[in-house]
Amino acid sequence: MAKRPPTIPDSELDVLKVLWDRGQATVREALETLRSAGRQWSYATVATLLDRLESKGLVTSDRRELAFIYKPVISNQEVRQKRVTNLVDKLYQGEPGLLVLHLLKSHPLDAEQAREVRAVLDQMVGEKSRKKEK
Amino acid sequence: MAKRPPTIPDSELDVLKVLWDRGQATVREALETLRSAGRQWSYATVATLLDRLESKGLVTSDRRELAFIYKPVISNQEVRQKRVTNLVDKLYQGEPGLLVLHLLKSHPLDAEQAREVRAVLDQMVGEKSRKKEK
DNA sequence: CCTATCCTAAGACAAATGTCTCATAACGTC
DNA sequence: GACGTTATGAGACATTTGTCTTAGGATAGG
Repeated sequence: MAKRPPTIPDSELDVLKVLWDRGQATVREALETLRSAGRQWSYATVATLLDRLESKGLVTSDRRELAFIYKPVISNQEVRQKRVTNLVDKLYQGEPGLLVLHLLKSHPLDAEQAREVRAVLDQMVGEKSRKKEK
Repeated sequence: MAKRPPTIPDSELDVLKVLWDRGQATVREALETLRSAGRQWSYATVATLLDRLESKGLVTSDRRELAFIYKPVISNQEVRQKRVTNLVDKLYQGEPGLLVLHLLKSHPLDAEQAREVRAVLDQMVGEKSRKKEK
């Protein structure tokens, strides 16, 4: 029985996001933030989630005075990376292009972002045609 | 206690994909397909997954002769849509542009796809500046 | 009719997820 | 030094996910 690799469930992700936003937080601080963001959790729930994140090695805790202070170990970027890759693999036959196309069609960008995207595209093609002249 | 809305776990998604690919399948057919795709499941596992998909209303079954024939009710498109929206909301502040940018940087497209993307972009901007002249 | 097959039904069972309750330790204040 | 506040620890408990076992019905050949 292969043990399942650790995942980040939605609830834990919400907590993790708080840590990303503030850099670090105690259980109570995280709770406050989550409360004002609409999450109706009890103190214990947040504590449990932080605990689980820690056992997965995604955050560290450091006891300062009264309470534990939690900090993220994994970055927003890393999580994004994993999720996106997973999505592309599972639903877009590993073809990131399909996802990009889909995104553009179903979630239109504003002009500013369109410009940025174009810029990145240009650069990409440029590199390719210049065959890494460096 | 608000009952959680039904989700589609990974294992069920794999089965659903088989239905999308072949249009329909019996348990055994799905099993075969999954086997050749590397999944080492028992017959019962596949049966359970199809059963769960059915109770979630995502597939229907229709008894023909010997076995049940399962067909997808939800489309690939719908699932993609949900997943993408969720991803954008959860990890990209609801900004699809951020995800597009990220995708282009981390998963480069080939020239062909780059062209397509550019076309879609052009059309998007075009519509905007022309103010739906139609 | 008997047996080998294939099918479904029913449910088992461990791990993960979503949430919480309660006991208990430490702190600050009168 | 007893009291209320806040923190942690331990674990409860229902649901979902991942996967399988086993019993029993229908079917196909001999």
